[in-house]
Order: sequence, then structure tokens, then C-alpha cells
Amino acid sequence: MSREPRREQLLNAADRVIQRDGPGASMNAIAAEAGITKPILYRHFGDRNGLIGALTERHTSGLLAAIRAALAEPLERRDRVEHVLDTYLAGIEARPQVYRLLTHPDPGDPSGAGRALAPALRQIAEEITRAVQSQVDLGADRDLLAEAWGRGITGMVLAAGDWWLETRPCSRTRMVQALADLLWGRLAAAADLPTAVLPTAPATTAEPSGPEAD
Amino acid sequence: MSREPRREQLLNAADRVIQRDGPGASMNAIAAEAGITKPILYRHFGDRNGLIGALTERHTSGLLAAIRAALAEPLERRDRVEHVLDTYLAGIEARPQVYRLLTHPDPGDPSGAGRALAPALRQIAEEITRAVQSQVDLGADRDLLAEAWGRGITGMVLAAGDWWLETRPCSRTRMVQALADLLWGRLAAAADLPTAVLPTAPATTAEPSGPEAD
DNA sequence: CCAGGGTGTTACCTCCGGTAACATGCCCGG
DNA sequence: CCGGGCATGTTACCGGAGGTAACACCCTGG
Repeated sequence: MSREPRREQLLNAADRVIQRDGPGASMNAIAAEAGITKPILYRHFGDRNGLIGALTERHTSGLLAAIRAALAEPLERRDRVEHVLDTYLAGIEARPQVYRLLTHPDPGDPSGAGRALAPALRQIAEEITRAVQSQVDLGADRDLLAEAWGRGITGMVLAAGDWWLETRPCSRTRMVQALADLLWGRLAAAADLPTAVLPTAPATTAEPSGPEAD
Repeated sequence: MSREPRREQLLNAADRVIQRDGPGASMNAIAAEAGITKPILYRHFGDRNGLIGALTERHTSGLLAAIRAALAEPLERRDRVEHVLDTYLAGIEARPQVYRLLTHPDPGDPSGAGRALAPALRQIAEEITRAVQSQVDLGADRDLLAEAWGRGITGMVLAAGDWWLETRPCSRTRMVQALADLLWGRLAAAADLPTAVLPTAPATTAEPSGPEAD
């Protein structure tokens, strides 16, 4: 039996454990779930990042392909955007673990830490950037706007989708509408409310200033 | 000497180490930088999260206050939004470490893991939500839209700001314009480009489907 | 027959977060 | 003056993490 089938079995086991224990599951736990011991995992995946990476790729490829397809759909732009939003939300709704891996692929990784967008999300951002660049006439600022918006939209949907998944404040279609409305400038178009300014939170007096002394 | 000054000194040391070694710095390293050993750190902050939390709070309170102030500024809405965006970008630009803490406060935390928005960012999201709720007339959907948009806008600025900080593709004011334009529906208003659909990336055939067998 | 590549094991390493248990210095009330 | 009390600090340890070395089995194919 070649390596591939075993690899798949191990990934399935890892899948189950991460689904059960969260993305911080230990290699020992994964090995136990697979009915084996650690070194085998390391033989197949090199290190923990290798395992998580393979798992992420497996879970993400479908969603990424679906989003890519949605971005290429021959629809009116608003409909296309809604379609993409719905595709993403449906994906993370169907498999919360996918979503966990999307956002937290490497907890505590010292090398690539600090990036706001995990690799899988960067791919999505790049897809959006490409789509905007090739489909929308933005004049001279094309490249800059497309890149900035690709990242921005991805982050927006990530954060909003996260909140939606956690609290489920409304149906998916309603959420899609809310996000599309935001992208469509409804924040700009809405009327002002009669100015009743009431500071709800206590004020913090500190200004941004650096700690230097010791 | 009461506890507070020592606490500050320890925080300063932790600050230096995290600035040098990144957010994954070990407690041992922090203790060494402070010229002491681990148990003292634990006496003061309970556990690692306590330390990181205190550090985060110290670094972010200023930025949060500044954003709060910007949201309450008596300006035309577009100007106010730009002011908020600029405040955020200026904050992370002035202190990249702040930004690291904003986004990666707890690498590998098993309890609250999976949240897309770190605590500090959630506070920002809540501020935006409050501001939208109290300033913009959104009809019956007020609460839902304000909450969804608060998270969404925060995530958008986080991701876009991250990319901007890393690659510095343009000036800060230009970036503010790009994001404000996105929020102002420029994506919706722009004209279509002549449809030249060219799939840049290779298609992945997989559909979202779950791994079950073993 | 035996080499190679898969399967698996036990035992160990280093480092991390966290915790006893113990020793010191200082101030403050009897 | 003295003895708590409360801060300071220490060394030594624990359990568990990721990761590795060394070894053993099994099965297929030249």
C-alpha cells in the first residue's frame, strides 16, 4: 500500500481530533485517535505545521474553488457579490472546523506570526483582488484599490462571519444583505440621526505615548 | 514600595522582550530581561495571559481612546470616517508592536481560540457599533446592521491595515481614501470592464464535502 | 534469500507554562 | 527592641508539549 491512503487516514483522524479538541490539539492526541504513536505522524508530515497545513489545504480547497467560481459567475455585480458572500458564509456554516482552520492555522507560530490573514484567507483575498482588477473599471488607481479592497473585503467578511457564526443573530441571506449593503455604500447614503451624543463608555485619558523608562 | 511601580517595571521589561522576540517570547526570557526569575512574574500577573493582557491594555488604551474620540468628532460623516481610519492607521504605523499585540494577543490559547477578532479589536468593533447606532438612521434593521458593520469594518481595516503596514504601497492618506471609497460604495458605482474573463489560477474540482470514512 | 520500504514501537531530548518550598529584607505595631 | 506581615527573591521541580533516535516487524519483489 503506497503512502497516500495512509496519509488520508491520518488526516481523517487529525480531523476528528481537531473537531473535538479544537485547533490546539496535541500530536499525541492525534496519534492516539489514529491508533498509532507520534513518530509516524512526523514521518508523514514533517512537523506539526505540515500536518495542519495538509489539513487546512484539504478543507480549504473546496471553499476556495467555490469562491473562485462565484467570482466568475456571469451575474449583475450586486448579485455576484451576494453570491460570493453567501458562498463563504455557507462554507463556514456547514463546517465550523473549516472556519477554525481558516482563521487559526498556526497558533503560536513564531515565524509567520503577526499576519492578520492566514494563508488560506490570503488566497481568498488574492482571488477577490484579481476579480476586481479584471471586472471593475477603477481608473488609474486600479491596482492599489483592487489590492487594498481585496484584503479589506476579506477581513470584513472574516470578522463579520465570525460574529455571525458565534451569535447567529439572523439568517444567512439577511447577513449577506447586511454585508452587501455595507459594500454598496448604505453607510454613506443613510440619513443622520438627531444628534444625541451620549458617551456610553467611561473615557480613558491616556494618549498614545510610549513606555521608555525602566 | 507598593506593587504598582514594580509591576510597571516588569511590564516594561516584557515590552522590550516582545518587541525583540515577538509575541511568542517565553516567560523565562521576560524574567531574564527583567533581571529576575519566573515565579515573580506569576505572582504579579497570575499567568501568561495576565501578563500579555496587561501589556495589551497598556498599549491599546491610547489607541482605543483616540478612536473613540475620532468617532465622536463633530464632522461630516465622510470626514469623520476618514478621521477614524487615519487614527487607526496612524496608531499602528507609529507602533508596530501595538499592532502585533492587537492582532496576536494569545498565540495558542486553547480556551478562547478561534475568535477572529482579538479582545482589543472587539472593543474597537463595539465602539464603531455604538457610533453607527447612535449617529446613523438605518431604519428597522438598526441593531443588526450596526453590529454586523461594526465587526465588518473593524475586520476590513485590520486586514487592509496589515497589508498596508507590510508592503507600504502608498501614503497613509491615500490608503484612508481607498478604504473610505470602499465604504462609500465606489465598488458598486464603478463601471463594468469589457468582459475579458481569463482564469489565472488552475481550477480545483473538489466541492465542499466531508471526510467521514476511515 | 534477502534487500527495501512501508508499518509500528519505546525511550528519550529540550523547552514551555506553572507551582512548591524556602530564604531574605523592610516596615510597623506592641 | 522585637516579631509579625508582606513584599522581595531564589532553586528545584512537575506535567505536557513538539520533535527525534534507535530499534523491530512485515511484506513484496528481484
